Amino acid sequence: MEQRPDYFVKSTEKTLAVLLAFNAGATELTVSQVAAATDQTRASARRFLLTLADLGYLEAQGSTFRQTPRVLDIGASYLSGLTLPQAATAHLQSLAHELEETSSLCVLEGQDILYVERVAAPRLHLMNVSIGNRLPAWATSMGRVLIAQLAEAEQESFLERVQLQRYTEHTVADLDALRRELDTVREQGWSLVNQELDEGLRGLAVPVYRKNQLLGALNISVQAGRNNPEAIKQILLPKLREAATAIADDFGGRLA
Amino acid sequence: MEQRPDYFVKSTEKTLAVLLAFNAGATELTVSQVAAATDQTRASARRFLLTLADLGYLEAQGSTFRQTPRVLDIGASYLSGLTLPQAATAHLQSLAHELEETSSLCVLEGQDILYVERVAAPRLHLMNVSIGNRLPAWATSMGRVLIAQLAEAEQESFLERVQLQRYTEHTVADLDALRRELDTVREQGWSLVNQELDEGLRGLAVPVYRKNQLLGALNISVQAGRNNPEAIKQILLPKLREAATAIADDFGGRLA
DNA sequence: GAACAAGTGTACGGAATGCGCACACTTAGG
DNA sequence: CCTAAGTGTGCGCATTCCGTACACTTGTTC
Repeated sequence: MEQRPDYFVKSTEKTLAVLLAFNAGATELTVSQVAAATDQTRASARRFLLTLADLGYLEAQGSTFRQTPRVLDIGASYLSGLTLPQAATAHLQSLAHELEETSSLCVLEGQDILYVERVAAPRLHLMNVSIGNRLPAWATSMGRVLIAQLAEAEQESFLERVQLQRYTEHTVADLDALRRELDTVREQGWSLVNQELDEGLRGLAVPVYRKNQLLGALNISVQAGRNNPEAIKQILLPKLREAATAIADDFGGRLA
Repeated sequence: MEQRPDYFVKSTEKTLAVLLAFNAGATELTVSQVAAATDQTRASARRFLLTLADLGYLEAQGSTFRQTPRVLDIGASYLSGLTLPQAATAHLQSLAHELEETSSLCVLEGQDILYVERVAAPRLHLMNVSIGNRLPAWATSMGRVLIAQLAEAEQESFLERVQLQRYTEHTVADLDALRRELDTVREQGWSLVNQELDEGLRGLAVPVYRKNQLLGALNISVQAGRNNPEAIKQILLPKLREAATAIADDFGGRLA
């Protein structure tokens, strides 16, 4: 039996569980669905749902609940504080505009990469991710950059828990091959992932460093049809590195 | 004494209050600061902070706490569900790229407009707002469009509570003048706000309608130096209206 | 249309959870 | 050295939240 510290407020955990229940697919949920998803009794789930509705984070629509825009308030300060995404926005914009490709900034959160800022190129994009979304780190260029920079013990612990999966025929879904790839990434300081998560999409990523601290990873995502890997390295990599340095400098400056 | 319904879970309210405390300026807060901001005892605030840290939404840094990227999870489903921002993204991109100006989508939340999607033009922008941010509705083009479309009783209730304030010398900080302006906005179906919130910035907004339902407001923000009001109306307004219709259609289609 | 299943809202007694006082300790400043 | 303002921790008690139980609505099956 897992033991919680004695300061632990269980209602907090349940509150968050209820809010997160809306992340799994459906945007509208009934009391029973939430109860099942969060492993509570119906009566309990109902209390939290009604409370959150009273507070304005959910709205009741007949017998279903949905999130209101107010839920964005909760994360707003992370995005608009003097933090990383703020420092990165302008540089992502330049990249996206100059290269006409989508550019993103991610951090590592558990086994996933988490998008904290993203500027999309004005063409239809295959992957429709937005800020706050997650993707499995091991299968993405940004993820590999971030994992490769972890301390050995942490990287090992990551790899022990990783759930490999074959998304496309290009996916490197073998643990040993992934280890070798990570070694390469660490040595060369960048990662190119070729259609491993989504057919037709290549991603190039570099780490964003400030002094010795790893802040996140910067990425450009291009359609496979239009660019061959060699051209990507030649043209995009220098731009990406330049932007990464600029972001780190901006971020550092804001701390002062 | 305000009376809560008997289903009300107080810990939920406190949990959210603690998370929102980080929205007010500082990104790092101590136990005492949070206690003061949320009107709790220190012991209580500490319980919630430690619990949220255990759950991974905050991280302790010495004796201060800060938000982790994980807080973005809470609102992620609102942004990436089959909802309005999703439908709008592609259209905002086209607008921003074609016109080389920043384009945004907002909804009304209480007295504020809340940014739910935004595509920035690749030039430095005066206002650095990001998704989830709020601005006072009455002083913005999007806000005025949204207020103008409210039912009479709601609009009246809004205006009763509004706190006017002079931001620049152009600000219309007079209630009667604002009322007249809202009437004009409702009749003409768009709003042009000229440097009322920020010197040097003009905003043009139109409502996004789906059948008879008001979904939000769409905006283009331009630098005052580069565009005169007449040119904005002639060139930008048609594009904006077109995009608004397209977004509404897209949004409707997704509901089916 | 009776019988049933699966959803909904509501009530209430009692356990246990979270409350906040109180104390001990650290740091900084006069 | 003493105060002031912060920090962490323990603990008894009141409150809060739990979950069972029941009544009701809805839609399906036979």
